[in-house]
Amino acid sequence: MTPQPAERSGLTMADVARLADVSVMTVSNVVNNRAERVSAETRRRVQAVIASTGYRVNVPARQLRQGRTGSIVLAVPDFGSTYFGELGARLAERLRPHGFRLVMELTRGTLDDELETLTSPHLDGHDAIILSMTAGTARDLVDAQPRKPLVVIGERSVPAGFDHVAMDNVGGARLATDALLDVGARRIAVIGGQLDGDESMQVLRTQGYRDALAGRSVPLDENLVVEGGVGLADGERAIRRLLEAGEEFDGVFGLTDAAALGAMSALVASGLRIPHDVKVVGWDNTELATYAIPPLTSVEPDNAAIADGIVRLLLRRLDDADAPAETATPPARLVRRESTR
Amino acid sequence: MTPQPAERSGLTMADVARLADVSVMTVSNVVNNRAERVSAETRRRVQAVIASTGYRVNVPARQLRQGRTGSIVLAVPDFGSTYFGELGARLAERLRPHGFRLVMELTRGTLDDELETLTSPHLDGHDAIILSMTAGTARDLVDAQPRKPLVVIGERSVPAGFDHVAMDNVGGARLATDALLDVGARRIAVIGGQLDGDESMQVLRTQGYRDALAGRSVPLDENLVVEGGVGLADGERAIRRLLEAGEEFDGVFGLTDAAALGAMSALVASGLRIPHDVKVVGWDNTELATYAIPPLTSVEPDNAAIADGIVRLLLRRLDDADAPAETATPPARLVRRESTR
DNA sequence: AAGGTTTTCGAAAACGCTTGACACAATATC
DNA sequence: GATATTGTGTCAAGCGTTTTCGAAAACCTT
Repeated sequence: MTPQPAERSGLTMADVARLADVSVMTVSNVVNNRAERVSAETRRRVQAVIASTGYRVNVPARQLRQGRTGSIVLAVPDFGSTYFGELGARLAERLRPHGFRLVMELTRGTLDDELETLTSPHLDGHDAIILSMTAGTARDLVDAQPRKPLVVIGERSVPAGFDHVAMDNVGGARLATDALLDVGARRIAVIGGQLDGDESMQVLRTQGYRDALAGRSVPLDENLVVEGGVGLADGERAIRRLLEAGEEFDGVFGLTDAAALGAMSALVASGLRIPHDVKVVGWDNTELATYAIPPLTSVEPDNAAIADGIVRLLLRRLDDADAPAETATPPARLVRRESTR
Repeated sequence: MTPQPAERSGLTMADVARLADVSVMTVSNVVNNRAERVSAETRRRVQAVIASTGYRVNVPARQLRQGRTGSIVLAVPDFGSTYFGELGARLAERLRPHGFRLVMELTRGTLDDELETLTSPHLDGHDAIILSMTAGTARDLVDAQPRKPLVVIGERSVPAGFDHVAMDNVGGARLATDALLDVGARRIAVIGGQLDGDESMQVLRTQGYRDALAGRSVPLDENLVVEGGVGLADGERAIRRLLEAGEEFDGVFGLTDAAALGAMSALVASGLRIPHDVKVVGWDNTELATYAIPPLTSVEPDNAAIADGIVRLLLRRLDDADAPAETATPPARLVRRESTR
């Protein structure tokens, strides 16, 4: 059974119009549900032709004419991490009722790629951009002259004039560190930490960590701040290095859940018990934290509120391109689990 | 400091042409690097105008004219899972050298959404589609009359005439089950299993499980086949239910790593030791399996080969729309780790 | 039955770009 | 010195929609 004739594309509104014996405009009106512009009877006829031919409107043509697509792009540095995946799912769900589709695009986390993403003509194919900025700086953003509504997410400081949803990096890190201090940890390793540099996620969270230590007059040991990535492998490697170097520690603050889980893996492999010998805290409160062994205490950046904030700023900006820029920073919470008992 | 005048879009090739005192065509030729059509001197002048005005070509217009976009869409049922994220990253990396961008779109795993994705006019905005089919059936695919090159990935059987990259579901499940049998397990629970129904991932992997049992003359206990989802929460719930029901088992085969990790979480919470009391195997060999506690033995579906296969079929189809359809099924391997020691 | 209103439909002009064919120099060929 | 060959550049047409503006037909009013 051969399917349908399956005209390899090439079917245009004019074709449908001819077959239904109406004008092109009427087809357009049917396709776009302009109920008041076409009688029920005519609509039925046109729809029958559409169904039987399998006609589909040519999006680029429509877009060229009306300048909108109904799609919003989320540009992230990394597809593999659950964090962005979960964020994408949340955003898709929230944007759908407003008639927008969410698509994800990869920037690969390098400065060049992030900027290229931003200046890429390709983005004009979407109605708005949500950019997770991890490598770029404020200047880059200004230089890129975004053409479309843009909401920046992430940790870095963002120039005035751009909508921005930020995490409560300093506050969350203070919560995380305090949780470790509360259960008696005094020598706390930070996986992915960074003591100075510009306002990156790493620097800000490390700042919160220092604030918390200072609040209890616990001295800072820079050897416990392990610079580097914040993935699973990075967490595992960081702990191995610390142990090999003979560093003593009784707490671990992973700058992400992934880093914390990697750290836990290395700790257990070395015969250390969690939380008995070492307490651990992560960040992101991904689903994995709940089911880790033992369950991982984690900073909940309030991802739901972040998604809400992004959508709110986006819709506002789409509605009014000249609205004053706004920054939202939902406060972080801490979810305590076994790893800090 | 006000950034740039930041002409909110609205800048066209004609504007650039006027400013550079050349024709629109010359601007087009410069933008598209048609070196032989424009002298170095003229190109410089045009480029200067482009740089100073921040002109960017209008993608929809270009697309309308030439019918291509340079982007390929990966439609998946779920953004949150690491599996698709990792796949997306792999594909993006492989497609880039060929001049294609990869974007991910969400189908939400329901039949309607998958079909809607497939029939959505929106997809005509891409040069090709990679569809992960989890809910749809062969018929649906035929009915959808895809307009663009399409490669289907996933487990279900796919009608002849469609390019398809499948996982070695039966073979991999046999490997997984054999690994458990090898280390002495005899009563093996299957998380997410399904004894009958159409050729879904669940049914196929369960089939491999049965084959392996039969190969060693181990009787099948249907109570150990826990139907349901294959996420973290599902794995945890499945084990809790089995324990509450008083079922005895000494092995667990999670149909995904997530299910296996969730199962491990519940096992440990109930005081059972892995692998001492219960051995566990997962599927996907995600990075998480490596860093699980204990490290999780997992079926490696050869994700690299799968990504290679997808790209190969895609490029072939783009090159020749009439090439005969092909199915690729890279053989699965097993990666043994602590959870089955 | 004349005027007014609503309903239903269509013609023409964009939207911004690229394909193809074609001008016009300047150089090369015989 | 006439013809062919480049190298540069431009013109005109059209990709498939939708916007704008009107026209025709049908339905009311009084």
